[in-house]
Amino acid sequence: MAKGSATIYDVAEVACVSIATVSRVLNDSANVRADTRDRVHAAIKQLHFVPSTAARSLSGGRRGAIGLAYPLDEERTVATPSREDDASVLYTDAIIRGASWQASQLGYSLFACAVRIGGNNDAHPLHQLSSAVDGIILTDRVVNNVKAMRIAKRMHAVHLSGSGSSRFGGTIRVDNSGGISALVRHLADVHGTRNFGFVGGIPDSPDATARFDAVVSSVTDMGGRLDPENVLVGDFSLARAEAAIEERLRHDTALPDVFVCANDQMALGVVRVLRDNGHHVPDKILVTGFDDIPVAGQIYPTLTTVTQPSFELGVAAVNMVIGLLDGEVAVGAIETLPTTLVVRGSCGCPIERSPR
Amino acid sequence: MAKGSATIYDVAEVACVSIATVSRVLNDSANVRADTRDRVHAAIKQLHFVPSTAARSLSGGRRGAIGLAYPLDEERTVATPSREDDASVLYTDAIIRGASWQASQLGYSLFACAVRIGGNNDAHPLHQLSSAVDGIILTDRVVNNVKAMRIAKRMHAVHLSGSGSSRFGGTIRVDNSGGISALVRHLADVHGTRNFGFVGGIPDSPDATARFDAVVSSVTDMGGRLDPENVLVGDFSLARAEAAIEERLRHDTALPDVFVCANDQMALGVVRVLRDNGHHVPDKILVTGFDDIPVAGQIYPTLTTVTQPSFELGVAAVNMVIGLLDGEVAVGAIETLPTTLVVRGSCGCPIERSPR
DNA sequence: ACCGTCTCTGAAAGTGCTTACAATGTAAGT
DNA sequence: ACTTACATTGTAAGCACTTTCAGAGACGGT
Repeated sequence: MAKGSATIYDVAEVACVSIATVSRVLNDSANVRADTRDRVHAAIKQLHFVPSTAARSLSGGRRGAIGLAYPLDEERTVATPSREDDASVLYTDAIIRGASWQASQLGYSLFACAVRIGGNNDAHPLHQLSSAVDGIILTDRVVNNVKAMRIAKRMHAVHLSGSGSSRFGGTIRVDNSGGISALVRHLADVHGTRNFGFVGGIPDSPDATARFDAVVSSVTDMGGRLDPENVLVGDFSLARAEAAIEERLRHDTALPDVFVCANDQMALGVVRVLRDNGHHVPDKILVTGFDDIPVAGQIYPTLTTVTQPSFELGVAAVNMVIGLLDGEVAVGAIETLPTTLVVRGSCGCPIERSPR
Repeated sequence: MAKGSATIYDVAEVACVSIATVSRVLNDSANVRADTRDRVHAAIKQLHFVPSTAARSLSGGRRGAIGLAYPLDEERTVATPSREDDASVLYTDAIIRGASWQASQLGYSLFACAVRIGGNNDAHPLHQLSSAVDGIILTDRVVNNVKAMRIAKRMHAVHLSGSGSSRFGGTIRVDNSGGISALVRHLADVHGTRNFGFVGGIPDSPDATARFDAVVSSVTDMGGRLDPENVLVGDFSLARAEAAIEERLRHDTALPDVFVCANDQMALGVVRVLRDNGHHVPDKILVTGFDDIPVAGQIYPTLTTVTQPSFELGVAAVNMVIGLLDGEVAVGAIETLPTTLVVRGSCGCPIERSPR
């Protein structure tokens, strides 16, 4: 805390009780006589006493706060909705909002902290954060950080991650697989697609791998093809996806019926490059995205994609951390949030309403 | 912290020194022999030792973290860029990004915490936050919170606020006045405007009052009129602004030449209502906004407005808190960040490029 | 060889809180 | 009146660090 704020001793003195009793009142433990409690409360109010979180947490009590670590963008990135690349920023912000909101509902505070993840630096902020809170939420890419794992092992943590699970805490994930399989089924059933292509995301992102795996199994299940030459490697960025598809076009082997992309930004790039090369979407080839970023419904063709419940992800994560804390949720728990298929123009479905 | 992590005692034992020496190494104080330091560092690495922030802060050391409190939206608000009302959300997020980024650059962690502000609740999160950090940044509306002020009095704090200043810490503000006066001057010089109107924001927002004051003085300075009947009361929301302008239109007194609005959302509402009632913007009457939200350049008519450097606001705030901490910035310091006039169509200037 | 001066290191006293354990007071049972 | 059980309160020992103060070597000067 800071300068000369009142301590538990001051309160005890004013209320004419011992510090132990003040502490009991603070943690509203039972077994404090009503009038004593009142006296203590009066003293607390009079002195504007606020218990020191530091001291409280040192002595093993709860801090009443939970942390949320998300990756820090190295560049000075701000969510400018007009820029497609900002989608992930918006996504993270939405999770934070959800978590803050739910934490507040439950009487907890939520500290959101950006963590620089690449490389071997000491993950300093993660330590800071973890020692200031009762439990911690790690978003997708933070999960793969070694230091993060060490911390997760030591305290209640929930991972927001597309795949895998934690033996040390809980995991919340979105149903990447369900979304993808609904998408693949739609393509197959409605548009008769058999020959699939895929544009993947950063390999170290659990979401990226989960989506790839889902495409593989969905396509296999329905007896379709996913030829290796049509599996492109992206990094979730528009630019990288454009490069990948351009590279692919250089080989004049037949293109697949559809390119399923691991996110919307990449889908935008793929659509653009395909069209520039005479492959009109959706007339000649189909393209789908994932995430349903704001512009997805505003471009031509409108993008068929899958929505994630980002706000709810934050809410669920907070619920799980607190559940873990209270022992009501078992370690290793996994919760999957549903995704929703959003059918629009880029898969060949008729476009209902033109973008404004 | 958590379960059985290593303590300073463990390190001391492994390194065969006293805990005092370990502490010295940790805070890289001078006067530790090189080989001793190395031994301690080795032990630290070996044990994966991380000093407990709680203990460290209890005993008066720095926590290496700074806090940022922003208002919690009561509703489940997420920044959906398509919704104009989300602008303030985006704005806050941009500040947080800036602050996180700068904190990281300077080796600090930034904890962002949403605080429910209305009413008499105990501002619990603010206490949590303040005792977990070395200094704190309070955004606009949080500043007016009584509890927030109490905390600000007790620790290094910087206020992000349009007006006023803190006797207890630093203040960073954007140049509302400069932006407004550039705007008024433009209207007067280029468009010959003399008769002004104004649509204000929430009275308890320092930014809102600063903008109003600026309009009053700018208009007075250039010898224009600002009749009381043309000063409307809004609350920064589109809906409220529409109601206010509708109410105004019921009186059939002559409208002003322009309605300067305290933010963009309100300007959008005002434009809409005016047009629906046959007052075409900018042919019959002009309208201007403030903030330059994303859609401002995408609607018809494109909105003339003023940009705030939100990311830089976060950066500056962090710099100031740390300056305060290091004693390099004097208490009571004020820094003003520039705003920029963005001239577009709604003030009657020719629209260069049509919205996409 | 002796003294003064540094440099390095350790012992110990906080820092504000929680909690196990002990002590007191109170009410009920005999 | 005297236990006995129980509700309430106090005492004191941590919790993991920082920091002051003092002691112990080391080293050059005489």
